[in-house]
Amino acid sequence: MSRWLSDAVLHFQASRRSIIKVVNSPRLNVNVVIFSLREDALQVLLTPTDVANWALPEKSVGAEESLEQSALAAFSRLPRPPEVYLEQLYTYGDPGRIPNQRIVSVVYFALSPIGALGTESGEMAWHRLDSLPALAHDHAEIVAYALRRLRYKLEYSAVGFELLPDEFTLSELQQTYETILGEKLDKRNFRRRILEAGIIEATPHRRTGDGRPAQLYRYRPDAVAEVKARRLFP
Amino acid sequence: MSRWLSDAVLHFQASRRSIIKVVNSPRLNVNVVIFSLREDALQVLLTPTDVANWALPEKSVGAEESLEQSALAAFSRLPRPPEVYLEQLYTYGDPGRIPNQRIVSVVYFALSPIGALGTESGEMAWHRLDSLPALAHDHAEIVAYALRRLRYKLEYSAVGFELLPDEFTLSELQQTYETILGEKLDKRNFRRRILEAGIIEATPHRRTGDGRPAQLYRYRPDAVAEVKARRLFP
DNA sequence: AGAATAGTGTCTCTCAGACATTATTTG
DNA sequence: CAAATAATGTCTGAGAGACACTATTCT
Repeated sequence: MSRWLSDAVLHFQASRRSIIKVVNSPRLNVNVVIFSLREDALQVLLTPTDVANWALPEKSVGAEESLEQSALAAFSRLPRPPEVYLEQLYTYGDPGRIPNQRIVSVVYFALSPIGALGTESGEMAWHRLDSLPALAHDHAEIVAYALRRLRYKLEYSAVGFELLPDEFTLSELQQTYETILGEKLDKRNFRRRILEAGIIEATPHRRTGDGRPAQLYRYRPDAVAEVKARRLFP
Repeated sequence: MSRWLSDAVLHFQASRRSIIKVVNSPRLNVNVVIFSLREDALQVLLTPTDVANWALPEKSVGAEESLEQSALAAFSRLPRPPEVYLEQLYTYGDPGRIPNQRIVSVVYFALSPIGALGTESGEMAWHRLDSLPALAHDHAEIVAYALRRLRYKLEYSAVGFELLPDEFTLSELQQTYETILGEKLDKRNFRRRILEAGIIEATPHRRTGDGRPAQLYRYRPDAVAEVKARRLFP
């Protein structure tokens, strides 16, 4: 069994009666801001804390674990990592961001397609972004930053598809954009631009529903690099 | 005196003859990729290592120190922090990126105006980006990523000014852009766009030299042209 | 037939990019 | 006046945004 170093200073009294004082590095963990579209609203997965508020999913970084693996483990205890888009957001490490502790948090940003991730992970729950509960520490600031980043990325990358299932209609895609950006978009311009960009292609299927059936499209992952090779992160 | 935890596993034999095995968090440090224009070329500050190659300036994160403070301390031992642009780049933490050690590095990206920072900091030296020496660990990859980010940021933000002194001519600014992007830009288009963006203003001064004296400009930090439009610059 | 949703084309205006000559200073 | 560098305007093509009607299916 092993034990994690926890506080700033540990005292060990060794067999020779000498005192060894060990000052550790800041403690390192990982938080994840994971977004999903549920009930036509953008939602974030949160985990309850003992002091009647909520926090971002969190995990300390295992000795043999990459930061990404830790991030995946933070919000899912499933044996196989769920299909989510995952990207590093920012590392928060100011002393004082968490009272009486020095914790450096590498924060990841994740997008989950509808239904790809349930609330199967313990007591976590999805919360609408427009009515978040009180959040621990600086987590509200972190969520706000993640949202800014999501909106910004929508404009120059194909990240919107990561919130939809494999096949989707153009109306669904447009609604996704509208929900995230918080504004209405023109249908014809939206379709023209998304189609001319060549990042989606029609599938042989149609979705039947209330009115006229809609053509289903799928995302072309191969075409992403084509469109704009302007990636912000490695 | 204190001692930093260094390796993955520490064994302590306590007075009661029981074995306490302490597995520590990954060790945390900060690296900085700092760019400057010297001799009409983009250069990066490196520190020599004992194995005949070079590394990015580095510092472990002190218990009471913010990550930014650590970053500043990594490349300058000056009592007062030098005037540099500093921004967090990415956090590298794969196990195995550094043999036999688990080190997570928060990497910062910095820009220094000409002359704002000498080589007064120990044995560090500036190296041209187009002829870098061998770099330790994954530092070559990190530098490459920092350069990508610098080029990308040039396109939508006012970051180019951070490499110039307070007052500069439009020709100098254009040369800065050309050096970083590695391509020639059209003089009239460059001037039109940079002036219409409103992020610089003329000063009462001129720089006299070989030919016709040039108008000096200064950057207007108040006109935060942060993310005004996509592709604000060439 | 009516309700519901899908699908489609044109015009205008702004802006990026290509391009060459004149202006001011020094030696 | 020659050399050196600074400063300036126009045209054109591509793409963004505004805008309204027809098509298909179901009940």
